[in-house]
Amino acid sequence: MSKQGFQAAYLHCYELIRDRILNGELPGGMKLVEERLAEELGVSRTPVRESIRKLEQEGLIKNKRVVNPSDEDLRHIFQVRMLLEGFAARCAAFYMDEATLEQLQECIAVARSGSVSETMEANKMFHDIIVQSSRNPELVLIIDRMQSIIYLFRRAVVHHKRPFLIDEHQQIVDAIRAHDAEEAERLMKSHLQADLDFYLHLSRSSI
Amino acid sequence: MSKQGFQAAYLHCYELIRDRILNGELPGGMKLVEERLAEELGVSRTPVRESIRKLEQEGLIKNKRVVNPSDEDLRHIFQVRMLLEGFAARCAAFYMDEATLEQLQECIAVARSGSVSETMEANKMFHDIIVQSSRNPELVLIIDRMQSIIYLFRRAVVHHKRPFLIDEHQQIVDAIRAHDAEEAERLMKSHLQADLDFYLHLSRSSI
DNA sequence: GATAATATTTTTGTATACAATTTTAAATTT
DNA sequence: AAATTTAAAATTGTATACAAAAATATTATC
Repeated sequence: MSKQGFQAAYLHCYELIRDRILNGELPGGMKLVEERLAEELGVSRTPVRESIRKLEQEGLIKNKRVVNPSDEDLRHIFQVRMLLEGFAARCAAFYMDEATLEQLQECIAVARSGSVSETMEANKMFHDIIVQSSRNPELVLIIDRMQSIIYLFRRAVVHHKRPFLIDEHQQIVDAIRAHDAEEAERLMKSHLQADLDFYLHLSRSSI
Repeated sequence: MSKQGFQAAYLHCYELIRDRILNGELPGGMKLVEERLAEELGVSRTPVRESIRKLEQEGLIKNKRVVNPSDEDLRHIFQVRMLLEGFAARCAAFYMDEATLEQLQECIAVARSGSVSETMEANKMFHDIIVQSSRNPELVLIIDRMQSIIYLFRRAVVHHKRPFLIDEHQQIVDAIRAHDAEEAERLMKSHLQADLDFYLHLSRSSI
């Protein structure tokens, strides 16, 4: 995980700019000027430019401005996410081995007892493990690409602990353990739907 | 000097390189050297470089080489495609108006009577229309990104004139017209599965 | 003759300069 | 004052130069 020595500037810039967008330093709607960013990061325009193009492909930047996703955008993303993660949960019910099931159970345990950031990390890992168990790299990649926008939205909304979230995770694990593919998919979809509804409710009431 | 008027060079290059990959001029596995391409296209490395990055994001190039997707890759892409286009077909059964239905019917008519390239175009449009009718731009975008690799594949299939392909399109239209969402989704999935199987069969027997 | 070490070439990554374009501000007209 | 034109500035797109890395060929060693 720790990079050994050299990293290409354009990769480094990409990460830095992405992080600044995700943590709100570069807020939604802000115009990104190549030269200004280059100066701030201490490099020339060239690597900055490549980073911006990459972030554009990822959907975090749209014609040189930081996106701020609308409720509608989020609904669309979640519709896709429900399809894909639902399918992943179904696969998990077929394929998953005991060791991985234990990992899921551990995520739940950490999420129940940990700090806010530990809980967030554990919940993210819960979903990652299930997505991975689709054993479909294409599907993993697509969900990965949607993650940053979802994260962006989460941050925009004030972070509250949604009730029942972890209980729903437990139900999903139970269905997977029982090899009930149909139920695992159903539970995953309604879990994500509940997540979406919660965010949308928050974002509406906080305006 | 090289001012082509209306279109930016990097977009033009992107299209040219993409086309050369799709029509086999740049075959799978070939190393793409920025300078050589630049000279061939009569521009500097800069726009070529950006094009290559974009094509890398799209999955047509992987570390400077033209991909040739393995059977496994195609299976994964089609698994996602079946999920998303299946869902789109389901939506179509709910939303689609008479005029759009006629467009689908027209695609089938053209595909039945047209030349090879007309048939290809018509079949692509058939799928595009159904994907559009999901009314989910995120879903449309994801399928669009997979399109190049799918196109590469479709060319092989239609060139060999897969039997029943157009009949299956007709069945899908019928289900949509009857507002039978369940059936439309099922038919779309099995249509895509048949496409995949046909191609995999071809690729195996031609080795 | 095979292998390791070293030089050479090729190719990529980055900086910089300049041209083309877009955006913004100013001036002019109504 | 509002709208339209024109000038200025800012920003992006492209070409080019050069440095870093990777790939290839060459020499030396066993």
